[in-house]
Amino acid sequence: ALAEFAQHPYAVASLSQIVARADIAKGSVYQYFEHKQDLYLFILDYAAQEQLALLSAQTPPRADLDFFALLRWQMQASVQVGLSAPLLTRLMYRAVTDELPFRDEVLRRLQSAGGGHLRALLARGVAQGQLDPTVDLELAAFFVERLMAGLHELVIRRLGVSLEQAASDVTVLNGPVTDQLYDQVVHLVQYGLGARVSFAPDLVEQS
Amino acid sequence: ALAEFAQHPYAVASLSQIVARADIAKGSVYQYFEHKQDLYLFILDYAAQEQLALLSAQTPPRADLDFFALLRWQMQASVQVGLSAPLLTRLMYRAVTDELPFRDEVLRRLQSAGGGHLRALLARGVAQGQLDPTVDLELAAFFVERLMAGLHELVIRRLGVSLEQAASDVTVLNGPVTDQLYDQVVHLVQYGLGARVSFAPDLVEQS
Amino acid sequence: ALAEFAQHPYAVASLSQIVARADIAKGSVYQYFEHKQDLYLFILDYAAQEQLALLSAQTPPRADLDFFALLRWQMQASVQVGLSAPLLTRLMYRAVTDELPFRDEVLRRLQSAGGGHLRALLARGVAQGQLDPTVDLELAAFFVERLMAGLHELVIRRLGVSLEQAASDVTVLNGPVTDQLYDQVVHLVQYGLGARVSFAPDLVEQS
Amino acid sequence: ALAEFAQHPYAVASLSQIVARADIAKGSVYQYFEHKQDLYLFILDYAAQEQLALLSAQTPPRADLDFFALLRWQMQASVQVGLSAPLLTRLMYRAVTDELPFRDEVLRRLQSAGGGHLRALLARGVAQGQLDPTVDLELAAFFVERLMAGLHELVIRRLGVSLEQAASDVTVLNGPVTDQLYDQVVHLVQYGLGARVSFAPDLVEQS
DNA sequence: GATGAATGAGATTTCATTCAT
DNA sequence: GATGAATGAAATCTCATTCAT
Repeated sequence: ALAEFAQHPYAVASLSQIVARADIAKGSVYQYFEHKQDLYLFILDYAAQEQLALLSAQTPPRADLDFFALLRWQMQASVQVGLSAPLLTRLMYRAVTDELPFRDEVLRRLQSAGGGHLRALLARGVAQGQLDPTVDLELAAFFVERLMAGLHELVIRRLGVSLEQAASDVTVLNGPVTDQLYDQVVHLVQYGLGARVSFAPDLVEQS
Repeated sequence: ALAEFAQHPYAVASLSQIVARADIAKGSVYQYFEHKQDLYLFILDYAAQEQLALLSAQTPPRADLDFFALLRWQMQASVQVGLSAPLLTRLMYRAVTDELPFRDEVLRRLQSAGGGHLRALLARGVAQGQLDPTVDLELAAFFVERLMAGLHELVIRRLGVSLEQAASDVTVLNGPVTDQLYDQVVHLVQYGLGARVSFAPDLVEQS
Repeated sequence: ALAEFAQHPYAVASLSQIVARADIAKGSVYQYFEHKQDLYLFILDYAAQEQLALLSAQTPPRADLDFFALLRWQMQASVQVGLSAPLLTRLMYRAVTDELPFRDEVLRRLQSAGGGHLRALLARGVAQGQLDPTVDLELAAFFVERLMAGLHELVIRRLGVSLEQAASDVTVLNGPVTDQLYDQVVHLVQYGLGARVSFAPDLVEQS
Repeated sequence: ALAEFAQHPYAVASLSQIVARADIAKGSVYQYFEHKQDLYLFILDYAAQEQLALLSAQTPPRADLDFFALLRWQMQASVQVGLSAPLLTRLMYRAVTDELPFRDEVLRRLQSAGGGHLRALLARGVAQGQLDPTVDLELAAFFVERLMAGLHELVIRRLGVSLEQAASDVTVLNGPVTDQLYDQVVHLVQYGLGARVSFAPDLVEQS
């Protein structure tokens, strides 16, 4: 069911396919779930929980990392999780983007988890003086979240491997290529694209 | 067909719905298109072309804008187009994110358009000394593109209007709220999130 | 569809059976009807109309019959119709007795036809002095209606034929056996079961 | 099971519903009954027996009632039982009217009970000179049985109460309204609908 | 003896596609 | 060229019945 719901939009995901893959009788599903929707919500809860467990399993190397080091670590962790459990990730992604006939119920179940975490991290970064205090936190959170969501695509593109290869052998994710990528992204987030003042000091004054 | 394919994933979009809305016979569709996929690809081409036309119609105020001013203008233009032609935008978005049985064909048709434009813009920015020359261009393009892709969502959230309201009256998009938002985004892209301690240490104290 | 809906309660009647008997594709039904219910209501309308046509086709021998002669003729006609078109009759019977998920809709469609006819007949009988004026008309109508509804069962029991035999050859319905039966029923309706006063005159006074 | 089989035609009645209402395991049913039909027949026997017990429990006020007084008392008793044990009544009614895949078996079990009782009553009435001796007994039984079968419907319609109200408080069934109704029915059975011109010609003039 | 998970046939309904008119 | 009825595969869901525990 996880695979089916991860690979297809809810309306297209097929119970017939699910039972065929699982090699069980169709009726068996209805011993445990009232409808397709019921099964979907169960799988969604399971996926959310599992994803959280995977993320929790990855503990940061040290507790006293500053914001950008933590962000870098988190990027690497989320890429790792996203690629090692691609079905989970795909399902969670679908849950918030696909059009569901019971979208409200889904959002209610998901909002408890996730979301606020990133905002808190950013707030702490500001408090500790590592982040520009004039920056809009909502905007920053939106921005960083978007960035991380698409990161694994960039990773496999850079590594030149397929999504399946990465999933089957997660070790390919650790190496100089990804290290450099994470460094670059963190740098971008920290300093932006703008040329340093030493190159064109007067431009900064103008803005 | 545009509406149907924009509102639903390909597999969910219904030819029956399309002919019902268009008030034509089902058979008529098959006079011009071999199958559903054929119709979809036609609509996709049309949408891409239309979107490009809309974007091209918006000419920058002045030709000599620097990178960040141009970026800012482009943000505003793409939000405007994205919200004034939501079906086009939605369709294009689906085309790259939804899983299609003929994804390769879709990507082949889309990559010719779009994509390269942003890279060129960035390259010019580097050449003119406004961008950090050490930055990885592919990464930067990914970065900026991600940011702009979701921008219209942020805009309507900030304005507190519905997508339909924004679509029906595009003038609500121009005002101090969006101006400030665009400024903030440009600032983010230019300077990043990092505190500029070495340049303006007292800023941190003020917060 | 008529046969299926006549032979089984609505919930048991099977569209699959209907298309199998009719040797058409399942989808074809849905070109003309939205749901099973839609098809059912169509068939019901058809049956009501057809039944009315059959009854109308049978014209009373003379126009100036008195109430009981008219009743007798009507009995014979309704038995004839009931047995020559058993599917129609069975369907109409089910429509008012079976438990339907859309009973209100059914009743609304049926109440226009039938019903008041019998009451009018009785009222005229009273006016013409053939009926006991002290009798409760609602009760009498209820009574006569019930009686006639079950009459065809009595007829085939008396004739010793099966329902199918009677349906295939309606001529068996006309003969001395049925003639006598109708006479007896009319007599019963007219004079009741009570012994005539000449046999036990004081009993009548007591009542 | 009684409730389910009373409320739905055999084919619609659901074992799943029965075990759900009874809060027992589905398998348990099959420890005692071979199949659905087996359970149904058991319930039918139980209902017939129970109904008989209820009717027997109601003893006539005096032993020496004449036919019509006895009929009147029996009407009242059967309406009382029919409304106080509606499930039983409904089930018995279904058993003879619904089309069952094992109708023969059902009829065999039911004809032993009931049926003959009414015939005996009528025969005694003839012997005691209260009934017209020329009347056909089978026809008369059919006639009276038809009348009584639907009587409770007429009662609740006249009283203007719902079936549930009547079932929960049987005392509403005793009063002037029902008394009058029963009188009228007995009158109908005794004298028929015909005007008694020869016996009381002025009655007709009065109307 | 009680349980309830497993079963698969069969129910209604939707869909893209065909093709005679 | 336009039409829309016909098609049958495939969808979700219900059901009586079996049987290992």
